[in-house]
Amino acid sequence: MSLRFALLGLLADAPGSGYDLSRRFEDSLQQYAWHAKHSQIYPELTKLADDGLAKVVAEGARGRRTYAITEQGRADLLEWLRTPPDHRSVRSEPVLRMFLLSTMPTDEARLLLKELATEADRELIELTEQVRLGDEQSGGDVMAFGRLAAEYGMRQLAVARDWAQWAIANLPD
Amino acid sequence: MSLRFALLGLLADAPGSGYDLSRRFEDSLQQYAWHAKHSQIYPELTKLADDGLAKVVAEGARGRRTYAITEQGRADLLEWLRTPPDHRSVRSEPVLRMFLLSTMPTDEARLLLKELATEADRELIELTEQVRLGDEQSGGDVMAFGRLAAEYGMRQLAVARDWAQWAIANLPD
DNA sequence: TAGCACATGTAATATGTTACATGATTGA
DNA sequence: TCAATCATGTAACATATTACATGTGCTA
Repeated sequence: MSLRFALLGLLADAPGSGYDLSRRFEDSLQQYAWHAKHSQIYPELTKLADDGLAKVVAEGARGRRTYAITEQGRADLLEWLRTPPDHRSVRSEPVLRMFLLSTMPTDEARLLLKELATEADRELIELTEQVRLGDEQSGGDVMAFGRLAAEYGMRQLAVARDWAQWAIANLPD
Repeated sequence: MSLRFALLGLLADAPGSGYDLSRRFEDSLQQYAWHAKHSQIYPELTKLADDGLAKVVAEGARGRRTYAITEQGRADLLEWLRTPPDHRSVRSEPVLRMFLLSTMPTDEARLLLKELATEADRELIELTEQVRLGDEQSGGDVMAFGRLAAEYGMRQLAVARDWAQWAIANLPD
């Protein structure tokens, strides 16, 4: 069901076509929260419309159909957010790789950790700049879509970098 | 393929039956990295054995079969860890929910953020104690299975808590 | 006028979940 | 002897990926 609510969430922020949502998925949710290909997004939008949670509000060139969230869609999304999940559904290949680092020879683990630290730092710098630009536009509103998540992303990247450096420093010789 | 390598990783640490691995999955990988039910684990173990990456090393009461990783299994696992992933495969419902917080009324978001902060703090205390106990037993070896990941988990929990508190403090009135 | 980004879909396959199904051993 | 935990599996269904398939509009 998460894909459904991810899409409703994006539509709650602004209407968009399958193509738009596919792009917005990549730009916002992809890195830390959820991902989906267009081949999953298009059928799900059709279902959303069938269920009355979204509707086509415009048709444009090249068969483009812009969807908007309906009142019912907003209600369902809110309801879902209000209901505490009974389990923690997480699948993260990067974190799985971190876990399995201890099955590697120490030297190789150290190498991977170094790459990880460098990469996290690079991404942190990039995201920080993006956030700065966004804050300028929104006047620093933390309830702007994606702003809370971006803050979380920055803090996560800092953790990834610092953790990797800690690990390198504490590896046996 | 991640499930396969998650299982190989657990087996690289110690042999175990499907039942064992199911438990070890819950105890270690579940929270931050990966999860799988027994209905997925048993068939995958059979495939692992068919492919020569694991083998049955003991049979016990109640049809219990203990699997161990083979040389080929270790080689495949190492090979996988060495190959940098070309995409970031992450699916996290908790983070998705954080993302969608900005589609809620501020008051409700504030409430959820408070619960989140409290829960993260509670879990952090619990995990910290577990890590302390583990360190006592292992003599503080960071390459002990799960130790790097536990450190990452602690830091992540601290981030979740601090981020939620930051969000609460910066929410518009 | 060629190449790129836009734009949508389906089919085959792989992965993951829920429900069904069965039975043994252990400890209170 | 009863309940919990141990122990393994399959079937039906849901979700997600990869490959196939088609065509438009813009701009250099």
